[in-house]
Amino acid sequence: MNISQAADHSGLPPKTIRYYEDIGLIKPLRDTNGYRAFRDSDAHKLAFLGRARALGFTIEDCRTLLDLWEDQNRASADVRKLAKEHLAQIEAKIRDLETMRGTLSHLIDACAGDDRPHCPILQQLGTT
Amino acid sequence: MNISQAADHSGLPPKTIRYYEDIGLIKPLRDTNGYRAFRDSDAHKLAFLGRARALGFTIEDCRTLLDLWEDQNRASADVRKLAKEHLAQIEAKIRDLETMRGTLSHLIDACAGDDRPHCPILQQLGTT
DNA sequence: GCTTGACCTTCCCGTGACTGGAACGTCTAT
DNA sequence: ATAGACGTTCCAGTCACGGGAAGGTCAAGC
Repeated sequence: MNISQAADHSGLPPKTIRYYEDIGLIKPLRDTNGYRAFRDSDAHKLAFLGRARALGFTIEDCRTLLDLWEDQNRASADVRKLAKEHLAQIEAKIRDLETMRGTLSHLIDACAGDDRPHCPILQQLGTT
Repeated sequence: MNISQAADHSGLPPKTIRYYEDIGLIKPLRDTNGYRAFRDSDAHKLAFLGRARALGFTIEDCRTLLDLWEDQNRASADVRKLAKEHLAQIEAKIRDLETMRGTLSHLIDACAGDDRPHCPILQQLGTT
């Protein structure tokens, strides 16, 4: 399987796949012409990585998850712990964004948005 | 006012302040010894920038906002438009994160988290 | 056999918004 | 005089890629 087929199969761009090889997440074989030769197992790993990334796991988390995935003797507690920590970070991020949303939407509501210069948004930002 | 005083006044680290000068957001004067000399107006700008950044505006948005802040003839519509676009991005980000949170928390609930290898989280990530 | 165009390769630079650290100059108090 | 707390510049690293250049390879059609 060439890189474009691995890309189609996994949904990841070729650039990303090369990057994942660079950082050692996958180790595809090489044909005599120098082209990468992806096995089914490589393609599966790429798809796994794509889904883990879509859930917001960092690359380093993905590396750990991949190791756990391949370890038949893993404890599910290790996976769950990683996922819980990640979930906590997501929730913290959501809270941050919701705070911003609250402040911003208040300010937007208070702003006339016409051709006059008076603006509660700038006023708030400039309040010493 | 030296940089550490400007930092105390604005809540921004000295490194960040130097960076803001680098990219032309502020233009403090210089003493004969080469030290930056911050006027009150510089400190006000820094505080403005700190608050705008805390609301998640990008640096380029901040540059625009700063220009509008200083423009006595601005139209509040311009500010409001920028803020609304930013709010839309925040809301999109929140939706993304909430989707992740939903999937993740389901998987975490389904995972026993004990010393056995069976794990719905890895199962889901590996589902072809 | 030759060309065309679609692949593939490596390599380097840029992104955003800083942060860390090195190497060095300056000021203030003792 | 010296200590140490400031200040300065410059360079490199972060994170997870994406863009693009320069060049090699392959398959199809003429």
